[in-house]
Amino acid sequence: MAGFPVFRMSSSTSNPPRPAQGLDRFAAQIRAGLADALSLPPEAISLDRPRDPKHGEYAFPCFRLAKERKMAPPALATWLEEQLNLDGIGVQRVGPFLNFRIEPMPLAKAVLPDAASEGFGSGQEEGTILVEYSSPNIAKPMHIGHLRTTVLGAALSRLFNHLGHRVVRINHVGDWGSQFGKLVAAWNRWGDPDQLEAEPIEHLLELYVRYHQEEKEDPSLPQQAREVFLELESGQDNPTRQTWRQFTEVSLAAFEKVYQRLNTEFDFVRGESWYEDRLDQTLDFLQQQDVLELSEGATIVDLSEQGIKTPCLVKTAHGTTLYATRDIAAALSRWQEFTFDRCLYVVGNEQKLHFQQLIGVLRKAGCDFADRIEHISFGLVRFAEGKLSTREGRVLRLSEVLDRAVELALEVVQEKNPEHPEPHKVAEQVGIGAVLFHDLKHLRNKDVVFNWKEVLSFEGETGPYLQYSRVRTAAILRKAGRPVPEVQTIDYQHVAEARDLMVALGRFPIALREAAEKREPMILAQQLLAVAAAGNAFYRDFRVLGSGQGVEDARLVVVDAIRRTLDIGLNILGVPIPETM
RNA sequence: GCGCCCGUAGCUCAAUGGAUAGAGCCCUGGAUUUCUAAUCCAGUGGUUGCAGGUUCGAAUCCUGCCGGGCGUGCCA
Repeated sequence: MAGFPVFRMSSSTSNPPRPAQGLDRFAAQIRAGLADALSLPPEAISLDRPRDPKHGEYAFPCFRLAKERKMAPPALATWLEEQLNLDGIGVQRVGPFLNFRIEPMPLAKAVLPDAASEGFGSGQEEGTILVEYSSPNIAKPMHIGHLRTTVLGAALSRLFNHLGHRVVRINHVGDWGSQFGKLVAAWNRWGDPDQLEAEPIEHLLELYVRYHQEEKEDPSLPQQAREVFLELESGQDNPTRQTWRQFTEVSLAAFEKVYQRLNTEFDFVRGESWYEDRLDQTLDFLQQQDVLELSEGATIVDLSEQGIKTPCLVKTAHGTTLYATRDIAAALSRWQEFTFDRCLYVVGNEQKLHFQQLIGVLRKAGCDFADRIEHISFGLVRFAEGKLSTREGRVLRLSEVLDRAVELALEVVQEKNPEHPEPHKVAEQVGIGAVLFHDLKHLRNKDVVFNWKEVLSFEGETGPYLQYSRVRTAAILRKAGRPVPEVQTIDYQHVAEARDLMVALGRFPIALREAAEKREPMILAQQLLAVAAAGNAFYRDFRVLGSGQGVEDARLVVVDAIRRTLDIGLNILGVPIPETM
């Protein structure tokens, strides 16, 4: 294979304007009205979302513009209130604010047809987005820390996909590096083939822990580990490599079980080793681009001119490659293969420097696509007692968390619905849903202290709450005993009262867009809670079945719209959807 | 030491520089002859870590402290 070309960026993809859906339809109208009255381009008008719903759905604070035009803000607001005449939107001035409240009928007419149709909130956006996530290390169990990257990455992937992007999902499995020198060295000393067969991950973890215990007293151990890793990197098919391959196989099989439970897939499961035969050409490329330096026996890339004080090490004094080397090789390879528009790495906060270095090295080497790389970082999961440490054997297995959630869910199902025909199936869905949603409902950047009580909670703002809300829609639609009427046939008069619900549904497409733009699935999670809450209030206020021909038709459409919206959102987040519970 | 992140109700968390800082949990009280009460309604709860500054306006931006977390060249 020829060396890497110098990577210049192709012209960037521009997305076609997104057609407004839901509540957004009114934003355009309000903006146009204001722009017209003020003789400004509509883009210059930025609308607020009022904190308090009593102020309507949109607001325009007049402070800035009043200053420019040397008017008192309330006076400008008063003047605008008189000027504006928006069809279907009530305009009310409150002090220096101009508030817009959409009238019930136009609201329902705009929102319901969108929400009751296929692919609510979907888009036709273009461009390829590569998402790297999960990326566990082989020979170790997946622990609670892997939940965040897996769940965030999977949710973001589905979100981008819903909006129309081409998404490439990569699991960058940690199957390479000096740690495997350590592990194989430990295996050579203490390994037990029978145990490996019986409980592979447990046995490998034991070996890894023991290595780190004995390394301190036995200097020959790290020496051996380095030698073994050199054997591995030599590319020859020696016993070391065979051992390593066996470890990889048993590990991937174990991971696959967790991925199935979490409803997660990948387009490519490529270990770091996949890039092994590109390491030399990567180093050659960096050499050609004249970015390499020797320092204290190691090969480095100095990044101080980019404000990064710590140089990026690409080769140790012992001649082995490093994590960064392999990530640089991977980035070059991916650009060649996919010509991505964005490349997202869903990896914890603690690796911030690593990704700054990765981007810095690529930039210094003349790869313009470095600017398309983003580190989607997230906070650490900690215990109240302290940090997790695989080396010290202090781990909380992901499978254990899922098992306990499912176990508790089973108790709850048997208590709440003893007649349920498939309690184990629902318990799996509810338990997994609770754990998954709990992880997705917070801003990703904050550290979280693991708390069993919260993770295993099924009430309030939880996954099971959304599942339950969805189950109620299904129950009504099932008991109606007839197909949901076409939305075009209903009389909106009968549903106009459900204003809060229409607003919540109408904001769903906006939430999807914001969640994607900010790479923050939490925004979608919160909007789903709002839809569910408004839906549960709707069932309280309005009887659906037997409410009279025309009324029932209209309300069935509303219930169906809630169901569809929850389905789309839950599917994106990866929360299972039980039919009954 | 230096760099990055975080600090909001008893707890867990929200709040594009805008209006009286909101939810859930907890606690208290209430709602079911009919679509799943894993629900809904109401109440209690705040000097947004501290001190300055910028601004018509600061939880949000800037500076300095305090507290916690992570990182800081031969792990990943």
